[in-house]
Amino acid sequence: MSLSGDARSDHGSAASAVADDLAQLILGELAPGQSLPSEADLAGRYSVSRLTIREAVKLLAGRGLLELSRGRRAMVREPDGSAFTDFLTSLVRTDPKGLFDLVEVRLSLEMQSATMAAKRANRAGIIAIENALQGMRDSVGDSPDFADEAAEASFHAFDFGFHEAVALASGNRVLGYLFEAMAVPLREGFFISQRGHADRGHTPQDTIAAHQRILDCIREGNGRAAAEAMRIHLRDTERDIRMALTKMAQSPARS
Amino acid sequence: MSLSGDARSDHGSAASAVADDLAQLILGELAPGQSLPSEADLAGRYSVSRLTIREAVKLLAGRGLLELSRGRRAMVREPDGSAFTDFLTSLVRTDPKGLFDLVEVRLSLEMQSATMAAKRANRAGIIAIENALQGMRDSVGDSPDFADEAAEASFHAFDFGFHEAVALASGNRVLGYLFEAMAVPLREGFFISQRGHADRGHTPQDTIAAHQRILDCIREGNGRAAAEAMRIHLRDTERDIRMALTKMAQSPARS
DNA sequence: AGGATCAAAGGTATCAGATACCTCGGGAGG
DNA sequence: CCTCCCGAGGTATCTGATACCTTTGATCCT
Repeated sequence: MSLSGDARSDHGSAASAVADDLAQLILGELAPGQSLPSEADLAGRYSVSRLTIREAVKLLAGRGLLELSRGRRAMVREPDGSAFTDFLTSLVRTDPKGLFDLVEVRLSLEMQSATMAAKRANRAGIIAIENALQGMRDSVGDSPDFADEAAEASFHAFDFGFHEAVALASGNRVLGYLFEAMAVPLREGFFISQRGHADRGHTPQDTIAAHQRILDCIREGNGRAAAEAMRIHLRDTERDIRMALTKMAQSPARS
Repeated sequence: MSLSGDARSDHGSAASAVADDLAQLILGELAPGQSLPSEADLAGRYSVSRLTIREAVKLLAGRGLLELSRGRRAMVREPDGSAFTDFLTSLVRTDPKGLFDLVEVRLSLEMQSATMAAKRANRAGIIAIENALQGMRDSVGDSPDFADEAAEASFHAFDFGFHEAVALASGNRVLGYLFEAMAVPLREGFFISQRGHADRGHTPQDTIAAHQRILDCIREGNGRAAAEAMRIHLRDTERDIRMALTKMAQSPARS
């Protein structure tokens, strides 16, 4: 068990100590939107130079706890999913298996999102999902091919937006933010998968139909079916990624 | 869709720009364990003062990408789950519903862990789980009550270790690190739940039995049963948390 | 009076130079 | 061959100063 509790302190340096102390204050007492005392003020309180305070503040900004802007005091920021992105990005880029680990977890979380969205989505949530789906339709039209690259990019953006809308409609903030954290790393996976997709003869209409099924189940409030529809859809995606990667391993076309 | 892609840049300050650039370098080319050039060197390359470099480095250290230690160069660090902890902590503390959102996601992830552990756990993974369970047994003995506070703390630590071991045995690094990220915030929940637990007449032996069932299913390789055993166990926990919170709302005993 | 303009105050961002202290490797001494 | 010590390289922090941004309130014009 290597769970070090709370101490993120690198090595007991003054800056780290101040940062830890401020983190407690921020997480415990300050609400997002409030601002910290001025650097000079803090320097006085902790009996260190302004420089040390600045470094502590930068440390916290890196953790996503503070938002800095020139000429104004540091503002407490509501942490969000982006904090986890670095880890996932690093994982996907360094560990060959990493992408599949991520996809596996994503499957689980998106099924959960679908289930909860079916149970709890309100009118606005449903509409957001519908809009995303409509956006996918508008991007591609009736043709099995994309008109141009812009249309294809738009299609993917709406596809992504669909999944995001489902996560948000679940009403579970952790799900929403986890999804956000996975966004960038998954985009790399998405990009790869789309190539495999085309190879297997899937059309954008197939993808749209899969999303439509998910939406229908959510609208009906059938959580179990929604999860299943999501599972089928994502399993397809996963298989495509696998195929694309295998193919890439055979004929490496590195940039 | 507010997914800003990659730009974490606060406001185009020099330090942020350097940090972003270094982040690309770290995530793209440097392996964990390697070290950055010296501050003076970097200051030269980017044509900024050493201070600016220091602030950029602190920013990255806050993101968990670098490990700093006095007298040595900054070392590239493998990001881990701790990056997500701040968000969850903030959520649990500020949003009354946050804890339940977290518990809900945790249920999903731990069921996934159990499933995967049943399918893929190797010998070492199983042993780690067994050890945690044995630790729970040793902490409490045959009595329905704990000998002292230390015994109780030890019991909880092993309980926690059990779940961690299952997550690790899943072989999915994302699951492992997500679990790690949830550790501290969940501990708060754990703490609360334990009070409800006692109220409902659950004994430590009940808890041990629940864990034993999970372990058995994993050992048998029965993923579905393992997930179900995990679900039952965690649902109990969740219910206890709910009860404890309701009770607390009625007679607030704040410190 | 009401609104636009501008200057000062308060802040942050960055620079330069200097000191304290830590780490590591190599060489002197045993 | 091992140990101890020292110097080189590095980071941590301090002081003092400058540049530039934001906010605000006083001033001035209409």
